[in-house]
Amino acid sequence: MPDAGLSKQRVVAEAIRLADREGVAGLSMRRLAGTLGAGAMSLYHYVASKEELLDAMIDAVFDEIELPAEGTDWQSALRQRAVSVREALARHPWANGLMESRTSPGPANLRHHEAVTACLRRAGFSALMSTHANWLLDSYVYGFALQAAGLPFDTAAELAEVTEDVYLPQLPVDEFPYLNESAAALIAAGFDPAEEFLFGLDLVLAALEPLRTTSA
Amino acid sequence: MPDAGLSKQRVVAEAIRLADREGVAGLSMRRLAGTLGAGAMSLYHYVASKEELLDAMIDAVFDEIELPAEGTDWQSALRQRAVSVREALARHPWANGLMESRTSPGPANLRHHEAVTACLRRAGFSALMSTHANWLLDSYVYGFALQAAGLPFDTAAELAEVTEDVYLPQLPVDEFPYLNESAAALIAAGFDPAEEFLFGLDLVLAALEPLRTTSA
DNA sequence: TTCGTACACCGTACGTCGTACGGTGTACTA
DNA sequence: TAGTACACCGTACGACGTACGGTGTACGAA
Repeated sequence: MPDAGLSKQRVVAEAIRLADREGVAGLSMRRLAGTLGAGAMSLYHYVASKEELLDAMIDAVFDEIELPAEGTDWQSALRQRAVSVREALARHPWANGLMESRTSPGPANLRHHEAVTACLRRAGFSALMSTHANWLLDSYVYGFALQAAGLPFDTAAELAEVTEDVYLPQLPVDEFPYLNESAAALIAAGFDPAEEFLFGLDLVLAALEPLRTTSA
Repeated sequence: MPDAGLSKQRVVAEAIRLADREGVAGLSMRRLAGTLGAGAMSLYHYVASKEELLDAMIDAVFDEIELPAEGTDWQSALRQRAVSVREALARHPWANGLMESRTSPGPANLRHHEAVTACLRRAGFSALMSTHANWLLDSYVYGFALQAAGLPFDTAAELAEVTEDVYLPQLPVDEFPYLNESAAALIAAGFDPAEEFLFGLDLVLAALEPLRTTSA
């Protein structure tokens, strides 16, 4: 319970820790103040409102993400960045759900968009094609994280357990033959979110390759 | 203000209308009951809790989505379904944010997964590859909808206005040269979410094509 | 006709939320 | 020593989800 002076940084950092531990629903100004050893209203000297706090939390998450490296080829650079985004969203599952409501991007977010766009342009994508590629890549990354956040298991062992105990009983074989087959295949093969992520990511990156206009 | 008898259907339908109009944050049991001409506690005869109501709302949204057609080739069928999902999520932007917290899929959701998996299997994808394809496609669709939900504009004209009045003033040209270029290109080309969606979708579908094992 | 029961509905109350408002103490400058 | 600025907080208000214990009407059985 450290209480050596508050600051916006400390407030935001503790809010993220709290949200990681208890989910966004468990993040209240009173509870947050409690873990900081302060009164609820003290927080309002550092954030104008809870909305602003949430914005700051999101941007802090963006700040954890690696920017695409400048020296390497575009695919490696963007692949590394996408992996880094996924890891950050896996660490902070609540961040995904917040993105829908939060409309104005923070500075770290902007920095990232700029860096990714720069990478694409330098790789020879046109300005318009860079926009398309950006949408495609971000859609995949955020969508994957969103789906992964909804999964009630983290390891392959838990997957097998949950599938057998919860899912399969709800899936009569005659009504859902394919889902049953899928579930079996999935358990047999094991399932690692990080690996699953790479499958789609590499496929998308490869599909973008021919769209570069090498002339530019 | 029709009040000819409540029912779970009516409660859920009105909840969706309310959420569409005011966002999830504006959906409270009291307000919902109000628009139904009922007392707040009456709703609890049809839903066990607000959580259950939200689950039911999500599943009702899934019920609006077209299943993949069985007669046509797999790409057309899944393309049409993906478009239908995007449209549904554009009609109900709140649905996306809810998916993170909602862990157990409803019946309509299951029906969709089964139908899509069936389509992939019949097209010659292996059971494991179908799972990969499912993750990839759903990630793209949900992620796209999530990004689109965060946009503060709906038409190309609004885009131009918002960009010039809000975004560009925050983006000094020397710090964000590429974002400025992108913004200009985007305004010049116009922007239609439905079109942008098709770009990535068709690219992903094409990239999946060679992964079919024609023998199966 | 009367009664018992079931059902649909709701009034009130509790604890929690975000936060407006108006403090209070300490630190520092003049 | 007085004045001012800052960091912090106690209290209160309206709204939230919902537990609890009603109340009225409909209807089958006697």
